[in-house]
Amino acid sequence: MRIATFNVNSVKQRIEAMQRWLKERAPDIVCLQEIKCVDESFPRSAFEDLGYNVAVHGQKTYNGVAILSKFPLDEVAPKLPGGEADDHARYLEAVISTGAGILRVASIYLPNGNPPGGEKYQYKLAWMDRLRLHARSLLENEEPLVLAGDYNVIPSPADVYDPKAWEGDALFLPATREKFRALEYLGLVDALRATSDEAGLYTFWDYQAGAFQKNNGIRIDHLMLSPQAADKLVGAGIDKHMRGGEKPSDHVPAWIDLAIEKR
DNA sequence: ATGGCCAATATGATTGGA
Repeated sequence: MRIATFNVNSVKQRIEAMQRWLKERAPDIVCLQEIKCVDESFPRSAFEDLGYNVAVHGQKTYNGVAILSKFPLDEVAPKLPGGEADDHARYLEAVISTGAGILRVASIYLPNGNPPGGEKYQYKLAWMDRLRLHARSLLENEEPLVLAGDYNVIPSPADVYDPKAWEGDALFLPATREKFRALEYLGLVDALRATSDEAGLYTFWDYQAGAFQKNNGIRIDHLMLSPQAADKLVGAGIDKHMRGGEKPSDHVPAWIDLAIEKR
């Protein structure tokens, strides 16, 4: 069972690149972020033709998340609880029947939060608090749970090419990293770091300034696992080559393999 | 040495991203 996350930076601009990648990496479940379109204009058939079921929580111009799954999508629920005034499409959760029990998956697009010190950063921190409360509640189910997406958080100095360059940025501020650790304290496991101590594992390179050519990257896309999912973790990876391909997103896919029998 | 981009929008400039 392979589960991936990919911030596509406009799904319509990424159809060809995604189709190539889906055939090559063959994930069973994919969490997408920044689809940048409303539900009605999501290119469903491009993915249905490859055997995926599609769930979309879209928004015009900005944000927007989706889940693709080769297995049936049940109990699809948009929005993170506790944000009555929050009209951004940044969260979509689904229960997936695998044949070997259920798996709960959420596609997460955590706010960027820049510039710090203003209401955008407050929104980010509040969103992280809401995510922690919801995750705590989901963890009570004691089931395989994967919270995958663009967290807009650089967890540690090992996850950025030059920590100095990101000092003071909303993605790397101590308060941001503290709230990310609070997710880990609940029992959620950062799948990439559970399988590798390697430095230089990045999921994002800016379009500007030749960042990819210089490998000036950051690791901000994460798959966070409940203990029941982490127990089944057998592999994880980042598809860095996607950043060098035709019409790339500024993010690349990250994925995990879980030892869950497919039926 | 410095700086360099991309996507969406009734668009030819602005906003947001990270």
